[in-house]
Amino acid sequence: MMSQSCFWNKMIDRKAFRKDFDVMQAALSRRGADVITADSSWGRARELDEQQRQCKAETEALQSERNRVSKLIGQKKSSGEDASAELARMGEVSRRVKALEVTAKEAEEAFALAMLEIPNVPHESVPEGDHEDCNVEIRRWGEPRRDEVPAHWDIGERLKILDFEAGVKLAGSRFSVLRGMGARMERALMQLMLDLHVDKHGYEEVWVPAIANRKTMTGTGQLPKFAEDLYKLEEEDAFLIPTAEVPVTNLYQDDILNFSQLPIKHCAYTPCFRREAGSAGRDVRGMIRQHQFDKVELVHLVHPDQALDGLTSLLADAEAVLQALELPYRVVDLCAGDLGFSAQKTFDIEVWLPSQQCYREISSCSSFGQFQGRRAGIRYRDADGKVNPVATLNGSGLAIGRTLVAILENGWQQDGSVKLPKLLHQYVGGRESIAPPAIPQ
RNA sequence: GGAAGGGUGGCAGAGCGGCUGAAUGCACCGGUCUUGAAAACCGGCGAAGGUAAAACUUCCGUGGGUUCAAAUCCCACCCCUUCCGCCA
Repeated sequence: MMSQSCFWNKMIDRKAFRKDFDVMQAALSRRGADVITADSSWGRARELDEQQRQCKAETEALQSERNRVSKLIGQKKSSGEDASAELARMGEVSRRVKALEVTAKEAEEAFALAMLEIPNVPHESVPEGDHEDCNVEIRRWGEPRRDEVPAHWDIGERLKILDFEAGVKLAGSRFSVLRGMGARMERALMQLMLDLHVDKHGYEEVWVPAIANRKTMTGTGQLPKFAEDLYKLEEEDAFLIPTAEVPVTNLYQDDILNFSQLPIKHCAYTPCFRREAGSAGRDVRGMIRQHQFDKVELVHLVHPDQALDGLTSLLADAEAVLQALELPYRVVDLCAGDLGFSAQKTFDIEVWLPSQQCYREISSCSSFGQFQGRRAGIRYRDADGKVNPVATLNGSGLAIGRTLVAILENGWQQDGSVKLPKLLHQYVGGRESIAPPAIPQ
């Protein structure tokens, strides 16, 4: 099922792992002290690397002998000579090779597994810090409203466009149902965002499966470490995707692209599924944190030298959506301790939610450096013929449910209606606002 | 789901159990020729590990087996194609 190619893919360049161990360890430790302890994957990897190499060297020496003598036997036999001495010896060698091969493979797999569980090395520009409070605000856009605004669940329920009880009845907590203009806005936002990225920002739209197999999930870093966050299919070795990043990036898994094809820019709409295993009690009300939500995702494959420039442009593309929707937001540079497993650097975009009088995450734009390229076998051939892992980037552009929430709260009027951003009008049949139902409940 | 056929390098496509990491064609890179381009001709050209560079090892859908030796034989699984059934 999972091919061997998965096992030579590791988080970092293996040579760098051996040569620059201390430097990398120092960089990794910025994520948190527990990342580099002796019994961490990082700590174990060094030892396993050594074991694995010794074991392999031994195996290869024997394999080499086997290959050589086997050829000799072939030659002797075809010219009618006696080869019984070689045959006897090879019988012995062959048994030893077989035994050693098993150990070598085990050693290799243990090492590869450890490597797959080591997070990406933070970029040097990432702010110091072990907590989200250490994130650095980069800029703000728009004027946040400071008046008192009801929570989106109240606004939405009064307008009869959000139905949380129905979601619970059908599927369970953290599911919801959209009705009427609620459902229509969800659909409209999806289309508005895709149009913007395709027509104005130069993305190629793709449509992809919402289910991904184990290898694909491993390529982008969701597995092996975060299985508990995923919905697993019972009958197959496959999972519901937590983000379009997974299928879209893996579109190119095991490929060798030509450098002239880069950068590749894709946008995609997909539903996203997350078990939210670790977030019990957080955002239990409303649509902020759902097990299923819609998202338009942006993905770049770029030359490694272009990773940070690419991130800047991807971030701008995501911000453009908020600006088009007239929603106040700020951009935050995540500190080392708040970085996701695969990320090398991340900017979060946080939209203003008047009911909470604070900014909440609506997009997360990350550079993964060559981390995913290495894992997923996505490489490019440079002008000089050398093959290297590509750098990958992605970001939400945007999470649609949270966008809907932001529109409801930021557009809320004293009379209970919601004023819609101008650009959205044409996507909802020319409507400019959502009014409460005429019949009182 | 049933039946049959098939999975080989970027693509196409050979391959007798040993001399095949793999013919050939296309594509690609370098050169000759040309004012330039095309054509023609000559040369090079898979990936991963390993090395200062070599040597060397591994990889012909995946996993296991037979054998001194497997792309080549056997078994299981996956995928694709065609036909049938079912179905948005």
